[in-house]
Amino acid sequence: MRNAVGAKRIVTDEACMTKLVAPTPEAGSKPAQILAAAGALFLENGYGAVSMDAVSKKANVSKATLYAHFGSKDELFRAMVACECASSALNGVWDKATALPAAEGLRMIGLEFVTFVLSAKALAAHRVVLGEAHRFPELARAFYEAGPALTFGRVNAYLEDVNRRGELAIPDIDMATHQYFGLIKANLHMKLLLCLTERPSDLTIQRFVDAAVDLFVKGYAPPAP
Amino acid sequence: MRNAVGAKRIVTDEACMTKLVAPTPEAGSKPAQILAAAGALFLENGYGAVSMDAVSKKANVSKATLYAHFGSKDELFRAMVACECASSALNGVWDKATALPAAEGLRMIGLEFVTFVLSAKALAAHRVVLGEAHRFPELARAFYEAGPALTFGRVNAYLEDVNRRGELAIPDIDMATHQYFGLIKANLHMKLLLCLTERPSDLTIQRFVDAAVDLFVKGYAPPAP
DNA sequence: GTCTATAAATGGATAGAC
DNA sequence: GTCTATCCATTTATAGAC
Repeated sequence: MRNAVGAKRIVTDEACMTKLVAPTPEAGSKPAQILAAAGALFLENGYGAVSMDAVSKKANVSKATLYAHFGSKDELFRAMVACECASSALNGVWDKATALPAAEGLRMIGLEFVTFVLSAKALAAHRVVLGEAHRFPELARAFYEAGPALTFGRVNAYLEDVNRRGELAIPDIDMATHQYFGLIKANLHMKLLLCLTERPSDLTIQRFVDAAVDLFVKGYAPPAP
Repeated sequence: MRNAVGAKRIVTDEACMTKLVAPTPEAGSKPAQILAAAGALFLENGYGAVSMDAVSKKANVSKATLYAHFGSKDELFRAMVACECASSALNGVWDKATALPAAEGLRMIGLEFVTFVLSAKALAAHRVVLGEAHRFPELARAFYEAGPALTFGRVNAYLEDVNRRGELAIPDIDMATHQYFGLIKANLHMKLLLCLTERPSDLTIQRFVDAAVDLFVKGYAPPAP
């Protein structure tokens, strides 16, 4: 049933780990319509509350067509997540950040990161993947690898660099990256995931990023000479 | 359909905000059996993937009995969440922490908090509530109020105290509490929510708490006199 | 490839006996 | 209060015509 014919979007590499392969089909094609509809519906309502009927209607496509392209609801869900993961790379920040003093670089990275992570789309994606993490563990892993893990690695490298330059004195880079992630998201991420508050203003976000960077930089300041 | 007869578990106060009322029925009674079964199933599989049939079977109860006690699947879900929220108060830590120096108090609070938050049950609860936050926004709010919000308030009060004593110099208590939450959970919480790793050992947890407190205390250390 | 129509199963919820 | 048996809507998935 799973991985039916034509389901090339999930592949398994030698390490036996599912990965998300760039799935975006030509714009305007039926698969694209379907994925768009599935994205909207799944992200809005979650896996269980969305029927294939609803997807086919929203995509202006018959159910038979839907099943011709995606062999099952599972597969459609996986493809949709893969599709939504495409835009999470935070491209372009890293080079610019490297040229700046640590505090400024961290501020820039943080602002970019938190703006993305608190966006409606990213929040919805987190919600739906988290909600189904038990039943789709490989998907959850693939989601993490395709998004947060990349950023984690980049921040890690950045901190290593800053450390080498002597701007900060970080004994455990990996731990510091963990902390930076936590600090940047603070409690805002969870509150927004729970739909407890509207998306904060840009000013508020800036305040949180500034506070996070201040604390981080002060906490990891090299000892005075 | 909702809030049918006998559905006293969700009430609405004057401010029009749903709250979770202590719902634990006598142990051994049918409602208790049902709630236990519902808890196990919903927390394991999520809302959509669990049928009332499955709940009734797991509870060794007929579906009619199930519906006699809980008017609908929604209501059962709400009652289950309310029931699972009962044990999240972290009682007892606060008085002890107040008697300690700031770093030690924060360490103790953090250890208790993170141990709870990373427990299998708390993680499962977060997953299922997050997954349905769109469709049950009042439930998500009630969940937050019954758990995280309480802890947030306590930490806030604790930091205010520490600040007044002059042990730390915190310009914005609310922001600092946000940061403490973030630091303590670091990226571990998300990774565990995504089922990406086994529950870390007590030693690992301690390492994260220690690192968080070190950074926090150093970052908010009062200026040298 | 795409559609209409339908099969087959499962789900939430209820009726009526005890 | 509890059970057995059942109704009816919805859902996933497919068959067969164009």
